[in-house]
Amino acid sequence: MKKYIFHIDANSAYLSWQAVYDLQHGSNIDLRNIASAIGGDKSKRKGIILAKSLKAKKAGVKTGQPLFEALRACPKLTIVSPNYQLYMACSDEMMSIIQTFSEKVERFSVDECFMELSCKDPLTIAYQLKNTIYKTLGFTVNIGISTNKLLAKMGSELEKPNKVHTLFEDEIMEKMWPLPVNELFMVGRATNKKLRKYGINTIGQLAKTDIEFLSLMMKSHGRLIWHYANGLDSSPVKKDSRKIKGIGNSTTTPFDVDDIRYASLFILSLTEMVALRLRANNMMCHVVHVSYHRASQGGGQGRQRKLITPTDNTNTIYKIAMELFKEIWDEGPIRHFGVRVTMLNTAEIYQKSIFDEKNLEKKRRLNKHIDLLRVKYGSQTIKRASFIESGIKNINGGIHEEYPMMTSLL
DNA sequence: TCTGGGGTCCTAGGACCC
DNA sequence: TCTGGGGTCCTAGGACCC
Repeated sequence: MKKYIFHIDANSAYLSWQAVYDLQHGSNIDLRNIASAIGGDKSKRKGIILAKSLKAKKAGVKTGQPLFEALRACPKLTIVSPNYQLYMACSDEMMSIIQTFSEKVERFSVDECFMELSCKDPLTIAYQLKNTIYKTLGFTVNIGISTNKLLAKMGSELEKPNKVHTLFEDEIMEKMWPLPVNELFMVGRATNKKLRKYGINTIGQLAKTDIEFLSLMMKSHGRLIWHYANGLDSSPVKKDSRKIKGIGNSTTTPFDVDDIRYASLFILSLTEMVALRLRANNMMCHVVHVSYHRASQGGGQGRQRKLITPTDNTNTIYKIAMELFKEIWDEGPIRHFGVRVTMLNTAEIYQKSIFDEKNLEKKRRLNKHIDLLRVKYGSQTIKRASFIESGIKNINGGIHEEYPMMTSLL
């Protein structure tokens, strides 16, 4: 029996999952059969498209597009706000089905995973898996089959939806090389631009380019994409999902911020979320980062600081974040804030500060209690006085306010 | 082009140590 | 004192992914 790698990818994941959920809860409209999209927030005019139906795609709706632009392209577009809790649950269900086929499964993102399996007939297995997911959960997937992760992933993206593709070494020339170079994994906007400048327009042309030339142009990244273009990849399917390296939240502000009081409130609200997630993961951080972006014309700065003693305390992180922010802010108008912590360790083995030990433990317990109340009764339960009547959410970042804060999501 | 937000990895340069 | 060189740590910023 030979060893094969499968890449499984849910088709328009958010939209399919929402459609299935709606049907199961009495809706007589299948979002997949109309011009529809997932994205934006409650007000419907803000935010971007996260997923779209085929009909919406045909009308010119694109992923990543601002909502107003999508509505201009397709005025009849039905827009549904994202429900991340639901998507997490669907992702878990999909994973558990895949795990009945093989023990070696690596979750790559919310809607994608790799599976390693030794078998005689990988195509039959793939169809079985695809059908089982459809019968059990009601949505379709694409599956790519090959001998390494890169080819499996490229394979699953060949033709959508609801398809199984093989992409073995002897099929690379025919199936992968004619594709535009930007469709290669790890060739994004910047790399695409560079390659096109040198007349490298297809994956095949990239594969035939001298690796030393690419290396000169893009260092290790050049070597990487040359290997990928030639179908070469030896990274293993990692059963245990990788450890979290950092936790961050950021937000675009609804108005230009040029007042330190507002800036500090945004930074505090982001810190609340970051610190909450940090504690929910039972971790401590060694580094705090802060960043901001300009209102227009890009521009922006960041600064980080390494701590002598790790922390999971909201106030400590906030204090450092503010120090850093004051160091880099030139008092110009800001439209985007970010707070991030990295160099994480588990909280159990953190090195206790020599000083102030009792106080630290007391603060940690207080933080934990506040977390519990907020998870149980909602983020509004406990609010710092400074937020009252400020018009700024007391906790800010990614996860929607109207959904309970679930540790599984964090 | 940026629209949004949450991530990871890489590189270059400076500080510091031996 | 800046002559030599190697190594590590830290920070800022860019590029990529979903």
